[in-house]
Amino acid sequence: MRADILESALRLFAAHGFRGTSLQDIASDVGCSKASLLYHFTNKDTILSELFAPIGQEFETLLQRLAPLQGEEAARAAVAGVVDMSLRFRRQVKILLLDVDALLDHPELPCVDDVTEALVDAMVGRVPEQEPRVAGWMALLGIFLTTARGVAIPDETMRAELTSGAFRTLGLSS
Amino acid sequence: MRADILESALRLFAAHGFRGTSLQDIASDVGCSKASLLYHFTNKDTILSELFAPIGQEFETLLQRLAPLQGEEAARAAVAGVVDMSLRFRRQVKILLLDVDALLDHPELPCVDDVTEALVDAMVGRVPEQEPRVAGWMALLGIFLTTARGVAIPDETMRAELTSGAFRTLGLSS
DNA sequence: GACAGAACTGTCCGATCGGTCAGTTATCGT
DNA sequence: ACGATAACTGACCGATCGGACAGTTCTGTC
Repeated sequence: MRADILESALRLFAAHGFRGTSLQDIASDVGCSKASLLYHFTNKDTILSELFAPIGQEFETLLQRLAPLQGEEAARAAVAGVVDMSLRFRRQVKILLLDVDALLDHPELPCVDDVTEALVDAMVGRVPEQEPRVAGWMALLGIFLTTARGVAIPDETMRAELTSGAFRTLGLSS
Repeated sequence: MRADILESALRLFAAHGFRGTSLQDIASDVGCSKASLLYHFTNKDTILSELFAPIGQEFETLLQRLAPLQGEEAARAAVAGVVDMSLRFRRQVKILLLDVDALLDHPELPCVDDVTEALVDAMVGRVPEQEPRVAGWMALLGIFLTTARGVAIPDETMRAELTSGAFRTLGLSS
């Protein structure tokens, strides 16, 4: 039942945003009462946090895997890892874009300001060289956009194309 | 008074999103009653529309100026024009990112789907060649990100850097 | 069958939302 | 000074929100 609630919440949040989805909307979609939601989850924010928790965990492990790497190798691994992550967490990403400010205070989400600065760097052409975290976030936010409007990227070909595109944006040869 | 309301609404919408800003918030910021807002504007949506109307108008004139151009010249002019526009309409852009879905139905906003498709093309490395409108939108949405979190781009140097960065993203020599 | 505890629900609550409206105040041409 | 009109407001409305809570149903154990 918890899983059903999370699934419905994920789909509805991705479709209409966090603020655009009420507890009653989720309850109707699940097929239970609103009170039942609040039995399994302490409040609406908790549902959202639980949806984003895996992202934070996976990103931390990704960073650990990137830590020993350096230079171009680190940037390549960061981009590849983030492309994979953002495609798998496509709906969470869409929620993020639909209702950014509602999520900024959630501790599960790593700092968004860093992402923005990194993206500005990337747009200006200054590619961060020694910090894979920044490169990863930049690519992550870039992919965010492609997934935000529900653009379908189902197959491996498209995934590879996206990766090489991100490489090119980073100034790396693909 | 209308101008005061629009100014407050623009600042608050950009800070907390459209849904995150109530009429009472705007009224308190302006220093008048909520009812006064609805005397000058028929409803909340109208305030938003009025904030975005200039963007649509300016973009149309930009497109007309780009119409006779072709090839690289068209792409260059499109990027330069859009960079300029998006910097001047920075706060509207931030509203767009903070509450995308609330704005999709507003006729004043040109089609967002086209923007997304163009951005996907750009990320994958397929730069549109013959349609300056698409290239322009892609660059516009790219700049959107830099302005979304209130990153300060005050001086001409930074503006030129952004333009050349967009050129590079488009695969053009700067 | 008796019981315990988990699962679930109907109902109510205070707060807040966008919006309406009758009535008041300020402004201005005459 | 006065009437007309624009500008503005306080009070109120229905709807909806997230959440609280007492009470009911389901499920498994002995």
